[in-house]
Amino acid sequence: MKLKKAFFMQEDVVSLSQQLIGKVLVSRMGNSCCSGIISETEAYNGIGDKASHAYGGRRTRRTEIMYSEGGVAYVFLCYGIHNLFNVVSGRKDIPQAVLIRSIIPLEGIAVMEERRNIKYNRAGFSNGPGKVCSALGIQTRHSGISLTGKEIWIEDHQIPVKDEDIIVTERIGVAYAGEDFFSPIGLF
DNA sequence: AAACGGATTGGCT
DNA sequence: GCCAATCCGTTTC
Repeated sequence: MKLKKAFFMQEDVVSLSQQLIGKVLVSRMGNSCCSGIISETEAYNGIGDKASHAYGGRRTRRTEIMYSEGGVAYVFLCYGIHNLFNVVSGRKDIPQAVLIRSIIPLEGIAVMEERRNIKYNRAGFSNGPGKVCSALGIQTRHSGISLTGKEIWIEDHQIPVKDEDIIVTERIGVAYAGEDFFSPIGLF
């Protein structure tokens, strides 16, 4: 079942990032439908989060989308090369988002292999935020689109994930931000 | 106006 | 393990 807007409007973005573990991220681009189980996420929590592009209340054309009401995509280019996909959550004008850091491929593996230009191997195929976007065909032009629409959405496949199976770690790639926030890693 | 660094990855040593 | 790739926002001249 497809997650509805109310799910994305939850105000506790850390809790939301945990709930997203085990959900299924789907992209339909043209004729290709690809999906994967979300296995790693990272929460970006409002203007007080030093790691967030919206830290201190910054608003630019790029980050403006983070201030939207929950349920849209925030996609930006990192290091000039990699697209990174975030789920915008919470209320309007409160910049919260969850970065999808890793997925376990489910459907459309042949298409994802083509996009990634490598063969599917369990180890390193889609275990990074840039790789996730590459595999699913997500680009910056998708920033701002609805996550309850026809190109990108998230489904609940009732995959059981216990709290004790979720590992909480320090921020990844943003050591300067301190350890207030976290990224849960699912065990699959 | 120009330089610098970042929520990363893949290829080469 | 190190380094290049190379866009966007911030800092500095």
